[in-house]
Amino acid sequence: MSLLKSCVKNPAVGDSVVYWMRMEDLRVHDNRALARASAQAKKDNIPLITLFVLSPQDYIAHDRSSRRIDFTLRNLRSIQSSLAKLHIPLYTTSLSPRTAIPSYVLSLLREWNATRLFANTEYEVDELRRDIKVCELAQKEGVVACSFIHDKCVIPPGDILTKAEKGYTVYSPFLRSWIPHLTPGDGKEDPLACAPPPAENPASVREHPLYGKLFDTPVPDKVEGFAFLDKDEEERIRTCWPAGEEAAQQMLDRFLHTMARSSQMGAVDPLAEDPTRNSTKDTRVGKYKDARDRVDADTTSRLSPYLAAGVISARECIRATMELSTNKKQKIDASRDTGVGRWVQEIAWRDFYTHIVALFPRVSMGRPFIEKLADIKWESESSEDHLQAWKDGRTGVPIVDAGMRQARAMGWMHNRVRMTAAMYLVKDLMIDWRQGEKYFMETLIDGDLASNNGGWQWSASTGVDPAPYFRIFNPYIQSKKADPSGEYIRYFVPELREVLGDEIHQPSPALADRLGYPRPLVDHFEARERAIRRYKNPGQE
DNA sequence: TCCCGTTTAGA
DNA sequence: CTAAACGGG
Repeated sequence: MSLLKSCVKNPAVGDSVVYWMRMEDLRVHDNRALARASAQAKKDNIPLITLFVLSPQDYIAHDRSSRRIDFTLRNLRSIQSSLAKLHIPLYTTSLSPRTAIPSYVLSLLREWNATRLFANTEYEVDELRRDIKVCELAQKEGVVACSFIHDKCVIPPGDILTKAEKGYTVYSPFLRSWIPHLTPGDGKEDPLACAPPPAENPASVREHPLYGKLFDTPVPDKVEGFAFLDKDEEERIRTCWPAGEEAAQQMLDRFLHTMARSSQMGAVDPLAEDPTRNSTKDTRVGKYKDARDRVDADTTSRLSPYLAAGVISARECIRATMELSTNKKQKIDASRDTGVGRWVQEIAWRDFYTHIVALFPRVSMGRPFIEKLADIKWESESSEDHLQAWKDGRTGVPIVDAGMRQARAMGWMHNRVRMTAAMYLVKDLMIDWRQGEKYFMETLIDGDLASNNGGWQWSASTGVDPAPYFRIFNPYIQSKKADPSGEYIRYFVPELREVLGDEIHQPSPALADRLGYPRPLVDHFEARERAIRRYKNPGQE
């Protein structure tokens, strides 16, 4: 798979090498394009310059959340200071319209007299088009060589194909093929190898007439149109999700080496705890197999925001996991149904969905993977009200409402609740899954096109390897399994704080009325029948 | 990465 | 009586 090729061979050595950082690779450690750019700069004995171009128009077009934009800026600040220690400037600027970006980047390269550009590939359609344009322009000028490098996935799109050389569209054979790729073949490079850290620029670059002033450009405080609602929201989100590679490493460490707290309380400050180290299998990852579906305890990795923004690499996650096996005889087996196995398989899901977007781009252009399901009849009557109620967490189904309120409060949801809330929107309320996909992107801090689209198309039964249309979640059963203590619901739905016991999962209308909690928008069993009927005959009532 | 009604096995 | 097993959606 090489949509993007190096466009100019062996350009003359210029005065600098440029690494162009994007929203999905916000790190210094284990960053392939950065490492390659640095190696080239070292070889040519010229300085390395790094660049980030904010693109508000893209953020609007892609439904980026203010949380994600703020997270990007905070991480950029952290990166700027890490790079400054190596005398490497990070020049951050903002540009619209987005169509102007390719020529603008070329003009910067000209200004900096750079003849080589390195970047990690983004697989979304608009981003690929942008990069192709950059290549075309570079080719026309004939002085700049562009290198776009696979870095997002553990195993790059195109490397995992069926015998017929097609992309896998079912997860389990994909996984079977993915796992062996983790171990290096004979004489081959280790796919999990850590990219070398960038080398220092000579300190003199700070005095350079062109590059010196780049150190003085601060990362902007905000992007127009992506402000937090208020100070309170800003502080809450920033406490939940501290920026920087160190925070990401700590989050991984917390998951692999520390014990889970049994309570949801304090969950909005994940790093605040005393990390109780444990040498046994009582770690979060060790208990992941059984505990992962519990939402009333802090049992998951919570790495999704860091992975989505590339603050930590997926490779690093796998590497650190493999190192858990102290005796080399007992290697980590990623295919096992164990805590560690399931965790590695979650990273494989991330690769899977990214490969799908790269190989079948139409899924991300508003099309269902299963085309005949494009004709499903969605509710139009009262759907505006229902959609708003779903977003606000007042559907009258406690587990769904708790999840939706968690999304608003933290910019993050437990995956089990994502599936439950998504399935409820699509199958119970019968609202177009693209509406839900959009809202998740607008609200969550970990919004990633591939994973989000993959998850929604799974719930809507329209995707690759989807939930069969008749396998509709019963939200009340999901609630009892995921939140047996009821603590999660009580935490995020204060109206129900006094309700103890199983009634919290499905309060009677009388109790709901008394507590000022909404009654269910629809009857689950009727809605279920309706969904099955419509899915059976797409295009009909 | 299921739900549900029904049947069947076993205490 | 309860839990597992089963088949259809």
